[in-house]
Amino acid sequence: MSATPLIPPAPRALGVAVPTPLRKLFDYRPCQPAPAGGWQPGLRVRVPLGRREVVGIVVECRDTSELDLASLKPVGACLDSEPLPADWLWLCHFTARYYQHALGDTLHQALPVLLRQGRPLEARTRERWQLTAAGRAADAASLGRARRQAELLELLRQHPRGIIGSVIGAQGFSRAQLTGLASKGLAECVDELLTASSARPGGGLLAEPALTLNREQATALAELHQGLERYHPCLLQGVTGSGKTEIYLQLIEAIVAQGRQALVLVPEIGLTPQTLSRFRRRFRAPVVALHSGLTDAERLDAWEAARAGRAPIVIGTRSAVFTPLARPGAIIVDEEHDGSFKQQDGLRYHARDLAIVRAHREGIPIVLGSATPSLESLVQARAGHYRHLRLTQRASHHGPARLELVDLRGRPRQGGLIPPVIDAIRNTLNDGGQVLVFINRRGFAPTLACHACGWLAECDRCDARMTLHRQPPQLTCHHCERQRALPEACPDCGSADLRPLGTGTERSEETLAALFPDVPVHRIDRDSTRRKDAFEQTLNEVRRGEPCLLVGTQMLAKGHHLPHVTLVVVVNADAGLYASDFRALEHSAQLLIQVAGRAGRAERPGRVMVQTLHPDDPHLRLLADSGFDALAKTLLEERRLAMLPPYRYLALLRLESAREADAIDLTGQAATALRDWLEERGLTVDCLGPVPAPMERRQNRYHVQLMLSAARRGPLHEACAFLVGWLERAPQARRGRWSLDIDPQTLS
DNA sequence: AGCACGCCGACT
DNA sequence: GTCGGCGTGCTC
Repeated sequence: MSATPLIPPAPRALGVAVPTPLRKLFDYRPCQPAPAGGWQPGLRVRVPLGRREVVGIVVECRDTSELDLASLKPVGACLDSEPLPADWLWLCHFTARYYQHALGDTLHQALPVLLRQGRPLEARTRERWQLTAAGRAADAASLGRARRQAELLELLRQHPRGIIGSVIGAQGFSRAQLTGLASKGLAECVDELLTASSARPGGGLLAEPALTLNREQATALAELHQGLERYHPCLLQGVTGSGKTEIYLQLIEAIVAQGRQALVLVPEIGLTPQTLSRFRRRFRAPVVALHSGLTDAERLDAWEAARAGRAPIVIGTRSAVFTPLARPGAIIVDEEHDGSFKQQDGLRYHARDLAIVRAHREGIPIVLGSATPSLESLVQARAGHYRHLRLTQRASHHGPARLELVDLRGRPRQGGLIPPVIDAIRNTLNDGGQVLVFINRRGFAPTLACHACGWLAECDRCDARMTLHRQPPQLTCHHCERQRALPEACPDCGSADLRPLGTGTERSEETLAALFPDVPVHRIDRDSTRRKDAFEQTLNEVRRGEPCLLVGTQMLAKGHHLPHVTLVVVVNADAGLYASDFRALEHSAQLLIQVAGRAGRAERPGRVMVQTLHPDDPHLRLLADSGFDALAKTLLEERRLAMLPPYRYLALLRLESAREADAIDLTGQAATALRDWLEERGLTVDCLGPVPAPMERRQNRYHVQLMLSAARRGPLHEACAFLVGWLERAPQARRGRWSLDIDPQTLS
């Protein structure tokens, strides 16, 4: 037996990443026989762990171990004939290191469920039976007494492209009859790939012609074409309706024409049937979508097709950033500012940031698209690290609708709306237009109040008010989902004078239905769209164009094309103005612009009325008068002065415990240990805390945090590594739950 | 995270 | 007398 030089010599120990939160590898003894290509990082193995058996991934092949080699447990079995892709492994390693997360858990999460469970990685196929040349020439009579075989021959003759095995069975034919024909050389079986197997019939790549680009679009696309073969990060900033998607489509066309693959990341709410159908209409090549509705098997198929290079176009939400590509060609992140790209629990990664890292590693272009880019991306563009491409013209003739600030002070309100706004709604409906009323609070009213004593309905498990709902009538805490019956009288003073306080979507819907009884009112929020397809049905009705009113939360603001809406009303713009979170202004400006973008996309110009108690607020004025870019410039300056991102880097340690004192004590001890260590090492990292989290009590658990900030990533990273090590070793830390959030999106 | 072991309360 | 509560400890 001679070893070929390509196969590495058998290692004596394998460092395996196992699915636990422990930040270390577990060593195992390689099993016999070794996999065909030898032991390599990236092979999945089944290994014993404690009393159970888990699927781990080989990370290191070594001849030594810190443990006694003889005492190592042996690998149960190797599950792969070839290792998982090297680029994928690299991205997972990077993610685990950057976000200070256990490698085993990171690898586990980046893998489709069935691969985690040990399912083999191979394309699923099904049998398709067809006639051979001899079969096509054969005469049924030649089969003599085999009457069923003769009938089967005729059936197959009617289907020149073959029939799926299971369909043949359903027609009442047996396996023996099929193999009978096969053994006579008349029929044959071909294995057909189940997913992303073939392009739609017809010549060429495109199923429908590309749109003509305007000058700006053509310039932007030409810029993109400059860097198809290398890392080439671009921020594509285009107002709503300026045709960003068309640029994506034509970039993808160029990539796919080269035989490479494109990965498109979209926000959670952005992967709608329309988005998908637009991509699918354009290309003959398969478009593989990774959405929440897929079964585990479908998800595995999509992953495999992408890895094998059979899926030229892959489109998905946050987690799709981990989809391996055999021939990566480009990454597109649509609505790059959207908060849903950041995972908010467990492994708290940011898909947009990982996409950048990945594009850099794989040497491919990446496009970050948005009408309202994140300040992070704007700063990168300003610094020249990203190419800044702009689209300022809309396809329709009129420019984007301006925001009209409407003073709420001292005016009577009906369902949250003041008379001039109600008049504008009436006029719009009379003109045959549709009206969108945007309220960022679902339910009937934000809370219930006693007019006699001032009592407010509060959740007994959270530091929060309970929201009043009418359908069904009850109080609900939106933070812990606790529900309570409506009280008959005030629990404090016994008064029966309980009234809803404020306005939510249900209340607005009710008021508008009463004000405009002849016009349909559609409410769109998480409660009204819980039923499957209800959302799409409503939207389809709205797209028919009859005058109607739409009342909804931000579900309405994102991604949906509503061409007949000519008036947008924002019931209250103030939530973001004075919030404690330093990103609140940025986010509410992005949301306002996005909502405004729903107005007047078709032939008619749009109008956007923004109700506010602070019509003179300088930020709001700036946004209304000069637009998002001007506000972003101001916000950036403020962030620089306040030493906040994107000019500083943050990490947030969150701790929670059933007792407030435990949480504060533990955080205090961690902070002290960290400060001592920082001083010893001479590192400049600011450490703020322990501080109670905004809304300290949630589900009867107390949340306390420690905020780290630094001018450079390196020291911050080191400080985080120290904290994690300290917490893992500290016996006190075991009673509270803790998590570390690198580049936190919100401080709550 | 799982999954054991281990030592104290209300039930057939 | 047991079933079961979750504190503590370990997983190559």
